[in-house]
This record gives sequence, C-alpha cells and structure tokens, in this order.
Amino acid sequence: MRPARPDLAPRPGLSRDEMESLQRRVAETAVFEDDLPFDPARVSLDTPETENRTLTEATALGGDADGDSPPLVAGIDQSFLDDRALSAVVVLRGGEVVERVHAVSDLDLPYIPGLLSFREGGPILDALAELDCDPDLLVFDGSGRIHFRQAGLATHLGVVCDAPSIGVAKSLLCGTPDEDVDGRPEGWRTPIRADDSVDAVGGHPADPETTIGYAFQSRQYDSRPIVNPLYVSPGHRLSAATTVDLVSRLSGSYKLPEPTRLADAYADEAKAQYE
DNA sequence: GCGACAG
DNA sequence: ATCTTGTCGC
Repeated sequence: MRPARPDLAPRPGLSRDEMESLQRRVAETAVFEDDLPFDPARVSLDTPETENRTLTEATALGGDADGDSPPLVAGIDQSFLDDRALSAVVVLRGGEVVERVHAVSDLDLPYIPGLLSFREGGPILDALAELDCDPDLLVFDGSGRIHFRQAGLATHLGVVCDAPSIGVAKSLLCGTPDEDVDGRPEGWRTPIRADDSVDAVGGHPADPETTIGYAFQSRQYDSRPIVNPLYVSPGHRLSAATTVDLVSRLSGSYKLPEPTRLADAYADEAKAQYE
C-alpha cells in the first residue's frame, strides 16, 4: 500500500521541535470518529464455510471490503537486529492469513518516549510498501491517541496511509484510567481520559472529559499471575468506543489481538534469517 | 528542580 | 524492545 500523505511521513534528521510540530500537524489531520469503509460488526476471527472462494480470490488483492468477504485486517509488529528493525505485517480476512510480508531497515534514532513513530515509522512503511493487498484496518503495536500530542505511532501511520488504524499498547503512556485496572475480569474496560500531559490540538480537546482510549482486559486466566489490561486507542478514522469493540472482536485465546500476535511471531521467525 | 514516559 | 533458567499447569 502507498502513503496517501508522504508529506506527513516521519523523516530522519528532524530536530526534536520539528518532530513535535509534525506530530501536531498529524493530530490536526487525524479523525477520531468512525469513518470506515466497512461495518465493524463484520470484523471477526471466524472462518465461516459459507465463505465464497471465488469472491475471496477476486477481492484478495483489491482491498475493498464489499460483498461477503470480511474486511482485511493487518497486524504490524517489529523485532530488532543491532541497529536495524525487522518490520512484519500479517494480513487476516476473518480468521485466515491472506498475506505476510516483512522488511529490514536501518534505524536512525534511539527509542524516545513520545517519539516512537520517528524510530519505527519509516521501517514500518517499508514493510507496508511490500504488501500486494490493501488492508481495510491497520493494527499497530503502540499507542494512537493516547499520546502527549494525540499523535502516537498508530495515529501517525494511520494518517500517512489515510487508513483506519488502531493502537494496542501493553502499558500506558499517558492519560488516566477512570477506575483501577488491576485484577479485572475478561471483557472489562474503562475509559482513559486526557490528563495534564496531553495537549489539545486541532479540533481535539484535551480536558479530563475527553476519552482518548480504553484500558481493556482482553484475557484473564483462572486467577494466578494477574494479567494486565491492554491500552487501546484510536489511530485514525475511528472513535475510542469502536476501537475497543474492534480489538475485542479481534481477540482470540491470548492477551494480544490475533493480528498483532501473529505479526509478533512472524517478526521473530523472520529475524532468524538475518542473524 | 521533580516526576514520568508506547517499543 | 532485548537478555534468559526454571517452573507451573493444561
């Protein structure tokens, strides 16, 4: 898939101030409301035998989520080799993997909280460029709107690709949960509201009333090692409520949503060929 | 100055 | 993210 807004793509060599101002431009461009080319209810991990093979092949490379075939959902994750990143993308349609690609790219920056997209964004775009199909939804490993300037990795790349995107993080970058998140039952969720560290930008407020994401308990085994919740947030073209709903629909038997879990495994698997 | 921070 | 042994449980 090709970047719709290459002008907003993360570029190496920018100063910290330039990176932050680019993030504000990204946030202003971002849409935190549902603007989808498909019905969220059609996203699932099911593989109904009623799936039409011919139609499946016909839309495999097109990307449109029309007809009976479920939307194409891409999971994206990375593994690292010295100063290089291996970005992996696994695309699912329902419960089936329809495409897997990866790219190895040089890293320009170290990890800096708040500037993750400038370290991993370029490498991820390299992998997405290898894709033959055109995903309807992008699921990133990291935050979207839950970010100091409301422009985390998922928002930045979602805007650059102008595709609906979701951010799934394993820990909270900023914002405040409405309730305590410890030891909650499977399926539980609570809003993450903007706090003092979140800036208002574009038409997006940042007062304590603004829900920038959700803490979501995707899995909880029979007690024991209490599983921490996931922190999900809209990347682009999605509301916070629909974002949790989609992550819930994409959750299988593990803590991470299936697209992310598969991309995570593929990133490690492919890594072996380079070390 | 203090605190806090996705992967 | 990555470095890593053993250990508990289905």
